[in-house]
Amino acid sequence: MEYQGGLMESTAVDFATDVNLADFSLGSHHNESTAREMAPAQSLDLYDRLCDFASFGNRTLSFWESMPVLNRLGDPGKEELKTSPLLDRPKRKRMITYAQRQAANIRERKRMFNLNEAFDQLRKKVPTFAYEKRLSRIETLRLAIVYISFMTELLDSYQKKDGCSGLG
DNA sequence: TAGGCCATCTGGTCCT
DNA sequence: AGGACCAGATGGCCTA
Repeated sequence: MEYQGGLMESTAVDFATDVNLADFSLGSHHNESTAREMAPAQSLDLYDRLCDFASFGNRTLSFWESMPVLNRLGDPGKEELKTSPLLDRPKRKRMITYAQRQAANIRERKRMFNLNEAFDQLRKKVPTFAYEKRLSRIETLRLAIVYISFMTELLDSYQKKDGCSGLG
């Protein structure tokens, strides 16, 4: 569990701090030039990175190999798992009936349905782009990360500029 | 046709 | 014991 948590945390940090995504153009309800005018200078770098959404998928193999988080999942990591005390424990063999397996399948389908509903809600919250096809799940997550970073930085810069201490 | 994305099934693990 | 969660495997669909 501790290992898993660390992995997720560092992966999120990598996504949030080193995002360079694929080409896209802003959609109809997000006018690019207007958004640029609205964005303070400090935000333009992040804005450009948002507008650069896509070369993320074009990372070279050496880039991925350079990521320490992923390297931990390589062969040495597997060896660690193989020899971990956790896996040395005798495996519990759970006998399961056909009906139970079917019920589990239905629950899993429902779980994935809920997950996809959440993805759909997230798709509606992030800016839409002139894609012919809808965002995939991974694209949605990556774009949401960049979008949140952009909006956070935008808010910070406005607060600094106006000298206000907060909204509340 | 290869590669990406997704749905589904499945077995293992964790948690209540 | 059983549900939730997760990851691997597999097959279908779509696009370049």
